[in-house]
Amino acid sequence: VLKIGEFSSLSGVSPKRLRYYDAIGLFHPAWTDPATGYRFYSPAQLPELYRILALADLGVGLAEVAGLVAGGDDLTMVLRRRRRELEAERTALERRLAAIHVALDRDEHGDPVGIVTRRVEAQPVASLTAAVDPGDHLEPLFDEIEAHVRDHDARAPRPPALVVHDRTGRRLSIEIVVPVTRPVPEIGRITNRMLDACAVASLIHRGGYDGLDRRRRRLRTWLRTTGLQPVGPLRIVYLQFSGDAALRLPAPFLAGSDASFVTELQQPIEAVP
Amino acid sequence: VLKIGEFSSLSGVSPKRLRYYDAIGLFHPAWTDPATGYRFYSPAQLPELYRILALADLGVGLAEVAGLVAGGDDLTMVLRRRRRELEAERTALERRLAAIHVALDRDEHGDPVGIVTRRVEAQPVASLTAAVDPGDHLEPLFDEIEAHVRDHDARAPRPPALVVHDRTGRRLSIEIVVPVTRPVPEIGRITNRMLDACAVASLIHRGGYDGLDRRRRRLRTWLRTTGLQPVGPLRIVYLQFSGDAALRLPAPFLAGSDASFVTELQQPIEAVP
DNA sequence: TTGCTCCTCACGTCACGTGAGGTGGC
DNA sequence: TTGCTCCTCACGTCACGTGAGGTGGC
Repeated sequence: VLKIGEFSSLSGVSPKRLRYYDAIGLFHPAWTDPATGYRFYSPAQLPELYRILALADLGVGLAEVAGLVAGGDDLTMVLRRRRRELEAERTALERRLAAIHVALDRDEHGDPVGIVTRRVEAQPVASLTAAVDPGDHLEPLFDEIEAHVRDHDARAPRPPALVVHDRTGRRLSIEIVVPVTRPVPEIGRITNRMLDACAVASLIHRGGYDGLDRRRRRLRTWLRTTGLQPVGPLRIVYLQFSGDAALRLPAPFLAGSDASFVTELQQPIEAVP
Repeated sequence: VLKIGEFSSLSGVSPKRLRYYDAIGLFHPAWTDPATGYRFYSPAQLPELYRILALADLGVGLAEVAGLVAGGDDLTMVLRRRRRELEAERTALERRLAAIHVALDRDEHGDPVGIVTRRVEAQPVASLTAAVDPGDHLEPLFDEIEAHVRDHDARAPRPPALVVHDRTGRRLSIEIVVPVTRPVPEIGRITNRMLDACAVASLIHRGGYDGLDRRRRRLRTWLRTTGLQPVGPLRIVYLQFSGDAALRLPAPFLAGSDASFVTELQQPIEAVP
């Protein structure tokens, strides 16, 4: 007995929304004039409408709301699920706020934003493990394993990486990993293994390697602020680097000078995305 | 020098997403083969891509990200705005969680969900103010003002309401408001006024008036839990009620028996939506 | 008759994901 | 040659809001 406009201002729901709810079968007028198509509503329908609105306000999807008002679904279960979803959203939201906090802080120091979480895939690699002193040159180790992989024609066109294992006393246990298309013979310190898939927080560094330590500290700060837990050794991925031409390294990853080096720090974390 | 699939697994960004970023002009391949349409990327592009991803992860819109990477916009300002938006989202999210908490609690008591926040419009009314004792019958007061409005042919087809003003000692200061199309002569306790537009928390009650007190308490609990502040006197709106036919009340709001009465409790609150 | 309200399409939103149907490169 | 990858449309998502163009009722 009320036209759509009257019922709209009575209920605070726009006519468009009322028509939409009618169209999807969620909430129909008390009567529709078949001649004109005019919709007529009664104030007695308000309890039903408000129940729908209350659920929609909680962010329950309209399809689910329909299931509830039809009486088939269990309200308690739907609300519990919705609560879990909202709690997950809250966690993500807090993380974003923390990340913005760090970014604003860094931004004022002139540093650009650039830390990202993502998944990395598993990949087969040849691996060379060694204990080194801080400051040691790692180039001979890279050359050793790259030459071995080259000699067995197994180089996969992916970037090499350094995995920083534990620190034993003053010495560092490190591992150089080189992507391969198939296993290579295991001789000396060289073995084959699978580099696991995992979620990582990733920061990209451009330029020479002297800046890397600062970036590592930055990544640690970021993890602490966003509350993400590290779960494995840091991986340093060489995306643009230089090496002896005789090693026949995959061309896409070679750069001319220090200034154009690109290095990615990947800190494995508990799964996020 | 990397095909889209290789660059995709290197960066963790899906090929679809890379093509999309290319299409909207946000991030282009280093080179596109005009003959085949194949896209080719370089690892040297990763810093740029990660900057984009980091901003997108914060929920910054891609149009805005484009403005930032182009260098035109100010990162600090964008991040500050984004923080404000996220803080608003957090407030809304906490409110929803609180509302779910109440709903689950009530649900287990067998009560359905149904509290909603919305805006109500301003409307001209005739108003009758009186001080009453709790338990007094208000019907004579309704009849008095409805008869006056009827006599001056000014009744608007909207529901009447009771505004519950302060409690002075044991007595209640109440106001009966009747929607009008134009002012009526002011005699005795009857005046004309505008009922203000405001945001309200609204609960709908179905059935006789004995259940109303419980609903009022429920509404108060809900407000406390969700952290919304009341800012004015409660309005009790009579959506389905009964009255003497001689009053010529607007038909859509009349109901037969107590069981089909519908009453809305509107508690004005600080603006939300 | 003039406004005002109502009606039904059709399109846009946001950042992609999901096929469909077809081609290029080893 | 066979797979595998790449390509370009076209459509779906979610809950409506925003017009466009036209009609009904006082």
